[in-house]
Amino acid sequence: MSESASNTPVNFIHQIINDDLASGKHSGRVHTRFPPEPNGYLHIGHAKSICLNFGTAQKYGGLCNLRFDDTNPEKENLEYVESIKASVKWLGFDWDDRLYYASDYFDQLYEYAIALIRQGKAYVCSLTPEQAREYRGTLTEPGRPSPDRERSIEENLALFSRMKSGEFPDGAFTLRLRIDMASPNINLRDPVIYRIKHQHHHQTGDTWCIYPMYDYTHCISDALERITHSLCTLEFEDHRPLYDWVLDQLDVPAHPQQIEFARLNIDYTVMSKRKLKQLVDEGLVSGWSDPRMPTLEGLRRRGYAPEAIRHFVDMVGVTKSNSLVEVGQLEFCLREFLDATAPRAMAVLRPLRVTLTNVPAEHAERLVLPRHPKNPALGEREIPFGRELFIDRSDFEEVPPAGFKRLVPGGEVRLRGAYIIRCDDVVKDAAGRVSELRCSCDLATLGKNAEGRKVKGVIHWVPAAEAIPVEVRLYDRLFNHPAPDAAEGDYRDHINADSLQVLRDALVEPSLAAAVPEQRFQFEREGYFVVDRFDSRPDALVFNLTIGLKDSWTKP
RNA sequence: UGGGGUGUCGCCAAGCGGUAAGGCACCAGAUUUUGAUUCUGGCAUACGUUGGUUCGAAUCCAGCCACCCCAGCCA
Repeated sequence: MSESASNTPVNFIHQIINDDLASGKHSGRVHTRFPPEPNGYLHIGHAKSICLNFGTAQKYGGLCNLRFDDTNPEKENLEYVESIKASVKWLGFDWDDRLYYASDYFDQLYEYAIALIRQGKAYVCSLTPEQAREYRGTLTEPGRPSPDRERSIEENLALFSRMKSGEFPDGAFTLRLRIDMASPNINLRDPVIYRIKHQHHHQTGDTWCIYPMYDYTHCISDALERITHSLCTLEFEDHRPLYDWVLDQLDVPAHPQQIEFARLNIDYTVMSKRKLKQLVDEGLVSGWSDPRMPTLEGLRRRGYAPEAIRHFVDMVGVTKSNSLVEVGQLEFCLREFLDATAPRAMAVLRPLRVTLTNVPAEHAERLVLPRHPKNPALGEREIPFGRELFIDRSDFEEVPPAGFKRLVPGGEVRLRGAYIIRCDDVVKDAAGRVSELRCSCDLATLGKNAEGRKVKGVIHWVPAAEAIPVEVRLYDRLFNHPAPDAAEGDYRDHINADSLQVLRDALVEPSLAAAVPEQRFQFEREGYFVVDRFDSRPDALVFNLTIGLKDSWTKP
């Protein structure tokens, strides 16, 4: 694990844990949990929670559970369960044998509910959702007691039992906590803890037709697992009094401390599951794992490295202030990791034929280049060099803009890892489009400078005969507004229409013939690319652009 | 206008009464057979605001302002 020996100061949660450890609060234990609801795919925002929870456990030599918060079967399914497990593992974390489901506790939760009824702290309510809303009051006015609030314990017990046995239709009754209808905290105004839902559950099948609510389930699940620190996002701050209230009424094995932190937001994307699901359902992207999606599956397919994501999360820190982090920061971490680890290769995205007129057709030289400029351990690769080759169309201009360092008519340029060439002739097709460059090669410039002149430009190339045709998918950000959510109009109005460009005529150097899915490379002077994990085949490679190289050349 | 939170450089973020860390971005140079990488230097008399306490305040107190969250039988 990347035990980032970073000098990042301890965040406020770790300060709390340090204090707890010092005071012996949880008898020296640190036990956290990552509790996703299986109602969608995990995204980069969840990465923060995963790294925080699993990372905290690691840091303190404690444990972290993976627990599915599966109390609403309506929105959940097994596909989501599986993808969540895969994403957590991909990110580099392991829950060992501690995989739990809130639904594992349905029996115990039911018994605890009966205990609450017996204490007169819960009652069966017949108010409809509309009525309940009315009775709840508003932000500034207190609520009123439900007509059922004083129902007898015996009656509540009987009714709750009948709810469970399926005697009533959905919505007929709810079980509510009896707390305080006048509380300034609306969460304490007799919250519903059980509702009737005749709904098949992905874990418990048709065993249940009543399902517990989050507020009631989460604290008890934490307690049963003897979690010490229950980390969640800011919007649950108001729920903490309820979390504590429930545990205070019950005889549970522990009373975990809920601590809230700010969720991660990144610009130029959306992070809500509802919107991500909408993008998928409306076909605006190819699926949850579309390389443009901020989902962990999407980032994975795009070529993001777990190491980079972990470093990023570490870098932005954990606080209670809402923030919008620039994607640039994520991209920095990505490039940093990829630059250090990705083998280099040459790929020509938009080929332009070059014939070296002074090199005989039978010239068959094999150049040997390092796979990495700074890490010799990555080895070397061989590239055939001969009379015919391809360069990228963007590396030649008939009428170059000021500052253009590449090939121009009559000009010279270095072929990366090879020789210096001069463009003697520009051949055009019937339509007037440049179709070929006829150049001469200075055979005295391999590994050394040209004599008597300075050649600044270096361009990449591939040998014509042995280059491998591949498909390249160029990705750009999905939205062209830094805050699609906050922008005027619908967030979909800000989708970047050019976020995907497919190039079918690209060519890569022959050393890439054996590239396998998910293998990452730097295509020199272009960017980092990854072999697509789903669509690439050995005889038809597909590369996804992960992220371009930084480009400081500002064209005039 | 009830309750709960947050406000330190363009973006993150340290700081916990002793006189503004760091990263990203940006700018300027150097090296470079990737206009990449690397390297060097620059980048908040200022901490939402107004008062107060103090020898001394981003840090303590009070008022004000801005922004976020809460009225699901969602999580």
